[in-house]
Amino acid sequence: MAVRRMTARPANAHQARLLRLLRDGGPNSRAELGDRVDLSRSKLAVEIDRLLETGLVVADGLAASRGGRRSHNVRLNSELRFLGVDIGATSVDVAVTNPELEILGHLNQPMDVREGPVAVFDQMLAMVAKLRDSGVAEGFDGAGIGVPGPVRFPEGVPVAPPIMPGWDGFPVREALSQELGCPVMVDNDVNLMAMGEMQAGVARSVGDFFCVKIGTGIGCGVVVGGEVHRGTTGSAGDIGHIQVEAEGRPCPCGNRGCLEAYFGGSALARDAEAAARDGLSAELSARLETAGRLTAEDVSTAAAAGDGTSLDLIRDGGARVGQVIAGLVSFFNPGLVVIGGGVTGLGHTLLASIRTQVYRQSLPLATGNLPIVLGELGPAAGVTGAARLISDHLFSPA
Amino acid sequence: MAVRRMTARPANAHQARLLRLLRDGGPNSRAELGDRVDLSRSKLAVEIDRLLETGLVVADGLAASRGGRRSHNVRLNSELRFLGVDIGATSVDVAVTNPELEILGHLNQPMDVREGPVAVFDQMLAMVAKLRDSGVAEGFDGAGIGVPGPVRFPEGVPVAPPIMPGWDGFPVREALSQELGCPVMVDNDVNLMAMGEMQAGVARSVGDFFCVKIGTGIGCGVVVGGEVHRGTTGSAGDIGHIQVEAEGRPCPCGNRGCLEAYFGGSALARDAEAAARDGLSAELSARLETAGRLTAEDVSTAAAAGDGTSLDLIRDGGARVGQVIAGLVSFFNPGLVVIGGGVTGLGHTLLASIRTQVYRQSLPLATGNLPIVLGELGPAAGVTGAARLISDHLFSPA
DNA sequence: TCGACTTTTTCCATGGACTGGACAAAGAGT
DNA sequence: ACTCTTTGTCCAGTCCATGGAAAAAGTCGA
Repeated sequence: MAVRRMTARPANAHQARLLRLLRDGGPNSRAELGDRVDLSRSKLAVEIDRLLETGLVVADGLAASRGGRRSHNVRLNSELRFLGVDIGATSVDVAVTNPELEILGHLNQPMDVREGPVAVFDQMLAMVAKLRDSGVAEGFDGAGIGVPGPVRFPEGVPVAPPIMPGWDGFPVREALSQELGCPVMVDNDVNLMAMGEMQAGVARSVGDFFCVKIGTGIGCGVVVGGEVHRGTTGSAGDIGHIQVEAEGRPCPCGNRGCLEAYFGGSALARDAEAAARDGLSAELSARLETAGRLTAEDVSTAAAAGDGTSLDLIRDGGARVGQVIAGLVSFFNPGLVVIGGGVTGLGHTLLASIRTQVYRQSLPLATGNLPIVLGELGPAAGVTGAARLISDHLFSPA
Repeated sequence: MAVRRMTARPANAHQARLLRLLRDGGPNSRAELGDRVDLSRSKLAVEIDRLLETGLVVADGLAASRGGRRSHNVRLNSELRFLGVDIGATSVDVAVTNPELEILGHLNQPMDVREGPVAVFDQMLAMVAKLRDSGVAEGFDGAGIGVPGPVRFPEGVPVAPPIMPGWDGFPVREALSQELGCPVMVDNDVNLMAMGEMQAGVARSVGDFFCVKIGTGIGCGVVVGGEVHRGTTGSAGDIGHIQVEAEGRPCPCGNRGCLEAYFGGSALARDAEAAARDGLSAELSARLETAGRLTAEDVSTAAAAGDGTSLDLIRDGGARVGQVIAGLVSFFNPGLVVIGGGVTGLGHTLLASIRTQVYRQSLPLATGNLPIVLGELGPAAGVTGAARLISDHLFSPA
């Protein structure tokens, strides 16, 4: 049986504000809401009644008394469903959330973006169908999707993506919206990770921060005043090709000495294989022997087992990343730096190395109170951010 | 005779909007204003009448007919005066502007910030008195002031300024406000330069850009969505101590390889003196002989005269700055980069060197349409920005 | 069980914000 | 003199929003 999807949108800024409060704060009484939005109780009641009429919000019984009349709680209609898709360089994540953006179902599959949008869409839609069949959703009120490259945000179209050439100009937003029959928003995967950590992770209630994602490549989500900064052409945060060594290693991008030539999933795997072949690490050599090739994960487990070469690789990489972050911290003076992405499995060795470098190189005033932490959402960050992206869009005045 | 200063402030957002429009667009008819603010003509008339009552706005005769009834122009009260002060490391600028932020009088004097706030204030107030005596103003409706270091913006107090130790915690805002009897806002000098170029220079109508100021040191004003980004502790834009060389030259800050160890007024003068002593340039040696020491200006004039060593110094420095800017461009993806400050006398040699480096190192998507230009306001940028700072403050809802 | 007190919600009169339309004023063009 | 255009003013009506009064629904102690 088909559920009627919500098509209503908040009619004004007050309603939008209320919807977001309900999303982020869970069920709430009218009185509590009144304290948070600057509105008289009368006006508040009117707006809530209107939201109830639209079906976006439903009554949620009576709260426990706090010494007086019990309050009538309201909450977002729990039938609302958002879809979050996170397309990485080598895998896809698909998740379904409730209106509070909590994940109800989550699938992850390996994939290669370079196979192009059509193949990837097929795979992704199959994953969506599987989630649907599992019963967590019958349809979607909105979907957010992240792709590993710059996006022309208003149109929802990838633009000149270096690692996914076939996607240039592919109308992701349009295509997915057609397929799902609901509103869709598209963004860079790194920006979505930042939004995810802001929604439900370490960056809650931080206005200015950035979020460095170290996966196959290296990117950075920039948040200013609670809003993602996308830049003039949508390429803000593209820090993977900042130069860290004057006449350094050649990089696929054509330059020399780029950060990504020294660290990130690709560089780490390549360096580990070289070390294994040079016989620097018995541990790595053995793994290379059996698997035929090495990945960042191999380095991670070897390091955890105490392999010195692997630890050195991580420390060196961390120092390179730290060097870049140190510069950005001086420039941007954030209140928090989040490190996330696939290689967070490298954990505290990496983090320590980054911290050392940043605290040594940046100005005391900028680092004095600057936490540098790992993201706490892991693979859920991207899809959570995707859900937040579309819900922010839908929960804004029509 | 004392003029009664304006104490009125806009009562609501509409009035604030109108005041800013009048400031930036000059005299205007009601009809034109109506097209730019989204208000009915009735409501507009009411708000303008109220502004007329406050005295902030005055009638300005009739405009020429455009085929119908002539419009009644209004403009800001031309008796309004703003004071802009720009305290640099080695000089002070003081200027008076009309309500449209055009400079009516401007003084510049050499000075050493390290003499401390009391001495500098004395000198500055004497300059203000001189301007007053010259008849451009009898009093001020507001003042903006820039200092060469980080500022705790809400309080208007310098915080941990490296090059002006005696100023730490000195209540600049409070003190100047007391002295002048008008509202005062304080900011970093680099931020003010950015605001100046945004108000009346190359950055008009650009939302996201940054403004690199190369004076004694090197700093950077960061503008996001038309607003200056000051960072969590007010130190955003402090790029002078970003590392450009791994185990590079020692820097007074304690680290090695900082940008300021390679370029900026101080470094350039030092390098020029070394070159002169080593006999690399007859031109510079001669100047050193006569003056006893060299400044960035000497290098500038020598370069203009074709001195190869000086040109090399500028080119090398530009490459260093360009290297840092390239990284920041990748990170921030601005729509414009402005180069300003004392050493802009180095002109197009410097600019060309910076451009080469940035266009080579940053991603094509970020640089594809990125102008890198010299500021067009020169020494007026800082004081114009200071005037804009206070007028933005005064022209916002009470 | 009965007041006294709290807290929440609803109701209502009032005032202000804002709009759109009618109308007047002032000019251009014919 | 007439029409057309542009601008400014007036006004009635609508919607927004507030603050206070009153009602509803509860706790708690006597």
